[in-house]
Amino acid sequence: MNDNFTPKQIASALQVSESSVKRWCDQGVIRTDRTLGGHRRIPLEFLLEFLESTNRRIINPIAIGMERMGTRMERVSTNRSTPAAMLAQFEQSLILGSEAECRRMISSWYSTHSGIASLADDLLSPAFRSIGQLWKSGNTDIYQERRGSEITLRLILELRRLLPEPNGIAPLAMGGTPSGDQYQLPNHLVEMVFREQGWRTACLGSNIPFSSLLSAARKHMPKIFWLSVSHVENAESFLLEFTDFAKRLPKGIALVLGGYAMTDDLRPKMSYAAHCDGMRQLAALAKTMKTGSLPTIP
Amino acid sequence: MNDNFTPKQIASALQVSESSVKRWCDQGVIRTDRTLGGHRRIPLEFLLEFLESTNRRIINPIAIGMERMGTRMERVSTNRSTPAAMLAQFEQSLILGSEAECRRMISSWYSTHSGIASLADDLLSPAFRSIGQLWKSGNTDIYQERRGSEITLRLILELRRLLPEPNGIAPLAMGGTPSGDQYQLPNHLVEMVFREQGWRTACLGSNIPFSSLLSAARKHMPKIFWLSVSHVENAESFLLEFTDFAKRLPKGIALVLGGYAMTDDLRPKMSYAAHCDGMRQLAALAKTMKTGSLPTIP
DNA sequence: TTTTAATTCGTTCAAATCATCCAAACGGTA
DNA sequence: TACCGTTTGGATGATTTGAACGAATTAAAA
Repeated sequence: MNDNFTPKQIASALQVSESSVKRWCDQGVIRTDRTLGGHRRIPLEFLLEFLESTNRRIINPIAIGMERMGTRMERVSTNRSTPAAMLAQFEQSLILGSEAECRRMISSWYSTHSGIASLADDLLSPAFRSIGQLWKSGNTDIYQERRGSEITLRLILELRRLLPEPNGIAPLAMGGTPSGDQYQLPNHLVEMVFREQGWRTACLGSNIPFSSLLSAARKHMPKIFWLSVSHVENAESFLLEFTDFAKRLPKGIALVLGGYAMTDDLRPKMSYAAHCDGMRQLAALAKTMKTGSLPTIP
Repeated sequence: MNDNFTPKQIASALQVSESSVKRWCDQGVIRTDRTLGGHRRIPLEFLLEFLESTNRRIINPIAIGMERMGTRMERVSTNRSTPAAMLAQFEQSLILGSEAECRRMISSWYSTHSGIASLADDLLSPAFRSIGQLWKSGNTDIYQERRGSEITLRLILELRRLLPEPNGIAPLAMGGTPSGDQYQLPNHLVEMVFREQGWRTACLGSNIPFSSLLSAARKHMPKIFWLSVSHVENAESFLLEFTDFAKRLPKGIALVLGGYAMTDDLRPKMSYAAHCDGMRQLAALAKTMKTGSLPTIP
């Protein structure tokens, strides 16, 4: 994923059709390499040439995994920063409530480290953990954390719109967070990881009783049912309800769990098809299970 | 962040002729990119610039931000329906979880009855009330209501992106929902009503303790502080905390209340600058207060 | 290595957009 | 009302764009 792009990628980056890119290549407006079999390959260098000579900018840098680059000047405070520095900066912007700043950083992060999974695992999750710590030590206010969540949710949903619409015949993943859990961000991120891998998704939302989750699963029979559990009010009753839920879940639906509340204490007492320790793991799971069959896990 | 539109789309969104859009592009009133073949392309960013500088708004959001899916397929029931019929249809789509349908109806409603306020008061609010009734009578499941909320939230936020960025010197409105209230939709709608009227806004989110709301207000000194109250756990303690909050709120900040939980029982026991029985009323308030001074209410 | 799924190829063709011109509508003034 | 400068919205043939197709190539699993 470094500096040889296909016409499709270029098309997506410039937000034009693949046909147009191919035509422009053939007209010589975009210099083009060819593979042995005749497929077009455009090195970054040629792309930049093209951008410069036609005074054009990249519309959707996400498509080619690169940061938005003005063809000319005005790269203000360049973010040639280390991931750690970016994380700190993002955290700061969250606390201050600067949506524009946050948008820049999320977009940048998503571009350089491609994929939702890295964004979730390496930027968002650490940032909110850290903010949580700051709050516990009395250095930030609750509203700052909540405002940060709101902002992040909006930006995440902006990103969601950039993901391609799932194919009508793609497998279905469905899920939500059970009763008592109000954290929406992880849930949305889970949904987006599935979407990124080409799944159809149905995000049921937060704070939904197990009974209703079950009824949704039975009605729509997804291939995967996910549970994002960030907070458990009462471990005992949670386990009880969960066990009942898992038992009644129709065979053929893989139950996938994740979330910070799935502690080492809790997990052994539960039965499920898979547990993910992070979005990256979930992404891998989604990828394999999309075509493959159900994993066989005790 | 990145959407490129053709003059035809812009024309449809603005409800003017394509010729006019092209002329404005050529005159420089609308900044314009060009494809290699000379076709005009207008990024969302430029469109928003234009909207702001000419004090226009998007009449028909379906034409731009909200198209996306099924352009050719499923042109089902056309929407030459009465408001009542549309409401029923929207409710049905919400229950079924069809995001595409809901998107169509929301943008259609937004374009015919102009403004967020009508959308909120006349479509969304009745729909969710009705779904709430259905749930109480056991005819729908909780997950359907939640999924509907999720969908609506996403669509509302799509709409939010189409509102021009507020001016840097516009007055600030800030607010959220107090502890125990998880309903986000009304809160976001309130924010958007302010934005539509040209206010700068800071949406603090849901379920925030009064103490933290107060601290946010003190720190940023908004002109208006709104409280969206859709659910009150314990009326007594709510009143207690609210009263304390209202007392400590700095003078010069107008406290505006709204939400279904502000019942006739509760209201007389509270002190505030204004109460809004609906978004339409709030819009009017936002309009007058934007330039005017604080209302004098006991 | 072989097999299999996904992508890209080159081509064709319909639909959309181009620049330009012109008639109709509007607003102000005599 | 009549006149005039300006803005708007169609209509036109030529050009550009985007989507479809089976065949060929690539990339990733087995």
